[in-house]
Amino acid sequence: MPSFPAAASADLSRPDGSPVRVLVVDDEAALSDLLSMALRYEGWEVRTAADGAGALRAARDARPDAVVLDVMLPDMDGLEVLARLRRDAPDVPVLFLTAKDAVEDRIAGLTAGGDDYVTKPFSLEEVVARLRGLMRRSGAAAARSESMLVVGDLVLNEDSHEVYRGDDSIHLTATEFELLRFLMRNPRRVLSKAQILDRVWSYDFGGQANVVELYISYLRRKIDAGRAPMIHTRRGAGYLIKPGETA
Amino acid sequence: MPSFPAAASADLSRPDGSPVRVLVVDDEAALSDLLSMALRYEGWEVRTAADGAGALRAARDARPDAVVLDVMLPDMDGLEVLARLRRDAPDVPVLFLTAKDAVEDRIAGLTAGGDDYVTKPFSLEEVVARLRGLMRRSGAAAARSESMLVVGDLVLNEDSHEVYRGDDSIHLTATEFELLRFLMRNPRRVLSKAQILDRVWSYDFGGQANVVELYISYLRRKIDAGRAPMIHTRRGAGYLIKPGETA
DNA sequence: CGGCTACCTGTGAATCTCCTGAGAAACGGC
DNA sequence: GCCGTTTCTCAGGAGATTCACAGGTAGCCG
Repeated sequence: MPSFPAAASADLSRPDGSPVRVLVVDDEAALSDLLSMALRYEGWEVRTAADGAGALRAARDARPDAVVLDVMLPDMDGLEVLARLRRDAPDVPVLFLTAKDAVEDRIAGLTAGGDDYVTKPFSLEEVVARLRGLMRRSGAAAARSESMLVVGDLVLNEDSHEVYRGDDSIHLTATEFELLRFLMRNPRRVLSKAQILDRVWSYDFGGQANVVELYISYLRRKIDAGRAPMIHTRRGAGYLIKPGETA
Repeated sequence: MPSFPAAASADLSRPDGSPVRVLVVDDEAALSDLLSMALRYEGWEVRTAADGAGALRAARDARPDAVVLDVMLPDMDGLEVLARLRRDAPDVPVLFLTAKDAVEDRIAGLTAGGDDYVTKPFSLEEVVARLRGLMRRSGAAAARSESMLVVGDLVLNEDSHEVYRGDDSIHLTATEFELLRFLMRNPRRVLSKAQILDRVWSYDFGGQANVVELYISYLRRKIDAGRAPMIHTRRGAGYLIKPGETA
């Protein structure tokens, strides 16, 4: 497992400067570990629980700033955990993890309060991005800072999913968007293909590693076409994005 | 996939700047929780009660700016709660929750005083909209909040339910209207089908997620027909509304 | 300069998402 | 109760997206 760069962009941190605390609730140890690792690399403090009861206990003790919650737990239904969680901590944002096929019926109501969810198998980038979004917005009535990533004249808006290079609007597919977001969250930093694969693709992706090359190629065609290139290859190491050297 | 809409733009808040306080009275915990979440998400401060006695107590303590009141409570009739509520707080607007088949005439009496009601199962958008309307009219909250939503040349009037694109009046069905309202309350933000389903459709809707696609299709036919499209699809992510890129 | 390796990218197929017409069912006004 | 309207299911089809494969290209080393 490659080591991750810490998040670069405007860091969420609590008013008193202490680190953000996240509670991860999942009974599958492998997933729980994977998530913990990824969230710790974001600089967040992670605590885990394996069932609903443990989650409620942990929530009470640790007073997390956000919760990642698997809707399928051995002892409790997701809705129930949510309801009881809300009794103690009405404002904690919750990110649900759910199986792909469960989406249609069980999600109903879960996201109604501004919470969010991702379906398994998810990509770590997605989880992190969603968590950031949730926390940003739960920062009660905090000025609606638009979640924009900016590198040189390249601008990515996470809310509207719009991307601009200079004045030109650029259409990206879902995967391209996530890849670019990952690059832009780590500007001027070399990211290996393995890292990219780990973060941007779902954890169960079993394909060829050269999808990354392929998508880098797609991105270049769209954002670097005819302009000063911002996506650079470090042969044998990986890729990085940085503003063009142009004036 | 989705990141969440923040509360709508024109924010209701009390003259002194403190958050709006809403009291939710319902004996069904699930509903009460769902409502609390949705209302908190609007930036309001929510307090709950499970019966008439509790409601009166809470009303006295918390002096809410609005009350959401289930007409069927274990200990008291809705009429009675209302009457006694009014003794303490003659001007608090009340939104009644009532079963579909409940006698219309009694409700009619209840709402004669400027209150309003919604029938179960309701959609969260509807409850929120009604509450906003009540508070706006009661004048308790700041009056500056418009009942109009404007995105580009598209105008939606929440009071009259009129919709105009430019000079053309557009007739929408109830569901179309709520969907458009939700989109317009979150302009330039990608809303996932799940989010839309959660907010616009009733909490007990168990159908196919592609109703959303269907209604988006209807809306486009009515508001985008022949014009610069304002409703956009973000494949794999959701939909968003934004003004056309007018020259 | 030759060869090795890493990277780039055209092609095409499988898959997935979304759009929309048709019609059934539920609703509402009279 | 009847009829127009609205809501929703279903299914086909168009088109976008993802990805494997493979041949081409460029850096790097001796």
